[in-house]
Amino acid sequence: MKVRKIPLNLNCGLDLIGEVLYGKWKIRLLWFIHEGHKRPSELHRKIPDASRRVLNMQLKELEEHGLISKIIYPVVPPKVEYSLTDFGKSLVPVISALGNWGDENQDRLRYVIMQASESWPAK
Amino acid sequence: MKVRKIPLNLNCGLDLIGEVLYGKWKIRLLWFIHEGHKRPSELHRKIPDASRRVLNMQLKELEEHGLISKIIYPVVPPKVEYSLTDFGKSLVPVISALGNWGDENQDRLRYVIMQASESWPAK
DNA sequence: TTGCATAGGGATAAATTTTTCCCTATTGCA
DNA sequence: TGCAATAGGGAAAAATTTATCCCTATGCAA
Repeated sequence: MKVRKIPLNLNCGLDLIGEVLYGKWKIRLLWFIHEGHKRPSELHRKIPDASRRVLNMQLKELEEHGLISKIIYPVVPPKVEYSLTDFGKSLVPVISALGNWGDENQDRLRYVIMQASESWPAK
Repeated sequence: MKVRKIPLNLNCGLDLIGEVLYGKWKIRLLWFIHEGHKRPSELHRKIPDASRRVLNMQLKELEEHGLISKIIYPVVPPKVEYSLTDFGKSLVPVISALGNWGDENQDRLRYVIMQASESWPAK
């Protein structure tokens, strides 16, 4: 059972958005859903480095937080589609801002990230 | 020694920005430094829920990633001041966008976060 | 002399997140 | 029959992050 021993910080807007976006794959899930990749298997193919399990868990949290909605089609084999709620859509410009900054500074970011990880002694 | 067993994902802008901003207190550190709280002790007072230790570690990473710079004054008691580099300053509008969305949706966010945590069974 | 403020790091413990492995079920295809 | 695709969850291990505790050092004030 998931019980939090360290209380959440919910003081300001940054804390609050952190709470719903903090998760290794959440922002990318939102982005790919925004781009029209709706089915879990599609999302998994777009994000092959994540385990199926954690994608399911993060999708569930995004749904509980009202950012995405889920439609289950009663067919076999199962078919599920996610889409952004209006609330989730209101986040799209914010995610764009993040992604654009990352794209614009991509060379520099790659460099500093590599540089920093060299100081992690090997083995 | 910090050795990563799961490789980083550095495919797109979102991955890259995630790598430098992912850390429980990093965004808030950047924000408070941007607001002029420069000394480690001030930052710790602004973020009392974080341990001193982890603030130091995250400040160090922000510095290694070139987002902040550090000046050590050779005085006793020690004095250290952080400030945003130009690279870090270029992130300010992005962090604003995050914080503003959080502020604008603060009531709703508080509600959904509480709602979701109720489904974590007690005990 | 004791205590506080300053800054920071090592070692270890705890908490949290993510991965891995294995299971359910059904239809269609070779 | 055996395997793939579909969606998803339990249990446990592994990885990672964060917290806790204790230590260094100096000058100032009560």
